[in-house]
Amino acid sequence: MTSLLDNIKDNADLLEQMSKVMVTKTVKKGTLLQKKYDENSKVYFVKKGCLRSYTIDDKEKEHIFMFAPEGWIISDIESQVNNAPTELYIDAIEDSEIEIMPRGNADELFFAKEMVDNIGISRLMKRISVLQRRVIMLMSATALQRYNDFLEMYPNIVQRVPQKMIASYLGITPEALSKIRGQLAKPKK
Amino acid sequence: MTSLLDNIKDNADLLEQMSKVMVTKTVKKGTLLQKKYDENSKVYFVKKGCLRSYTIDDKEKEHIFMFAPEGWIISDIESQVNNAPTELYIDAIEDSEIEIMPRGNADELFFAKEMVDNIGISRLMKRISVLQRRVIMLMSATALQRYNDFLEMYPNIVQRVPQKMIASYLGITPEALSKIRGQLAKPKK
DNA sequence: CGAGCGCTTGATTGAGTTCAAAAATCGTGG
DNA sequence: CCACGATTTTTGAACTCAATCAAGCGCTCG
Repeated sequence: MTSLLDNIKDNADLLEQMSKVMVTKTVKKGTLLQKKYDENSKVYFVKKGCLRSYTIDDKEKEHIFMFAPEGWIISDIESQVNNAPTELYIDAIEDSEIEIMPRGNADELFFAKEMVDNIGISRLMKRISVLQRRVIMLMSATALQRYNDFLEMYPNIVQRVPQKMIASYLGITPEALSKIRGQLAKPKK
Repeated sequence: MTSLLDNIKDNADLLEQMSKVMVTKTVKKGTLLQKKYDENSKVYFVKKGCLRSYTIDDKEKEHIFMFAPEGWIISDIESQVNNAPTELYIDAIEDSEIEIMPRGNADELFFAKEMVDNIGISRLMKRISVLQRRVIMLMSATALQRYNDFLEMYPNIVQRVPQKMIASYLGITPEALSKIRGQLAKPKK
């Protein structure tokens, strides 16, 4: 898929409407797209590259909520649902090409029936299923188990992303992840 | 809302179809509705009482994934999405009255357009937003912070549910929760 | 080529677990 | 309605996994 609009190419009306509000943008690695407390929470579709969303806690520590490589949609759904200021930071961790859908339009158009029928429901349900698994993991699994699970689920992301970000996604420190990998490397003796 | 079908009462066709497959049931506290590896994952709407879903890890420890009091829908979405055996146990923690929608029907009917338009999308998005918050909490907050967050989010559930289950939801041991509450009770000195 | 960032490694600390046992509460039958 | 056994909650001590703090190595990119 090269554009989010591919999903609705058989609906000329909606397609035209959407095209009007959708912005395609090329951003360099490190570009901050949205930060906490922003009022205008947006929806981002990644055509190329990789984005991430994350929080920063009171100790200035980052916690990565999700990675979004090609073909993924990323946004702060909590703020969309509650029509509230953003909780999440979103930035590019690679040079990326993205489609941006402004809030408001997201409400009215993105979740328009046709859009939803084509991409909404199944994406939303997949998202829930991923989150379900993640919550269970965070509650019941050790750091090692979570790392192995991540390797299985996202083998392609592992190589693209610095270790400290994977640690951040797993909910552990970079040091802890380094030690785990150290163990895995030499299980001999 | 007294029935899930209230959502589609203006669509006679769908309503009739749904009524045919939907089963209303009264279950006693403690009744197990679905266990891990069950093939026929179902969707439950709670009319009265309270259900919960949970996993049991390799150390026989329960981890509560969610509580579902009156008006809530509970199911193992991961298994629904992937058409896979159940991951979650679901049981009644109070005497309850529920509506059960069999799998398959859930795929075809519950997520039929009309149903979705009325209840699906917004419920799914709310669910995601709750999970988003939960993941962030599990990654960045201490047990105390998570407990306070739970008190705010679900003040009505707290009194209905034994402490050990709240501990299980928070991802800590009953002992730890007891100690936290001990601290909160006497911040005097 | 140097400065800074990312990764590793080690020593110390701490939040929460585990284990155990007592105190409080619940629920069920007489 | 009370009593008694079972379950839940509390409390305490010892332990553990991962966090924190600190120091050193190796890149890379500016």
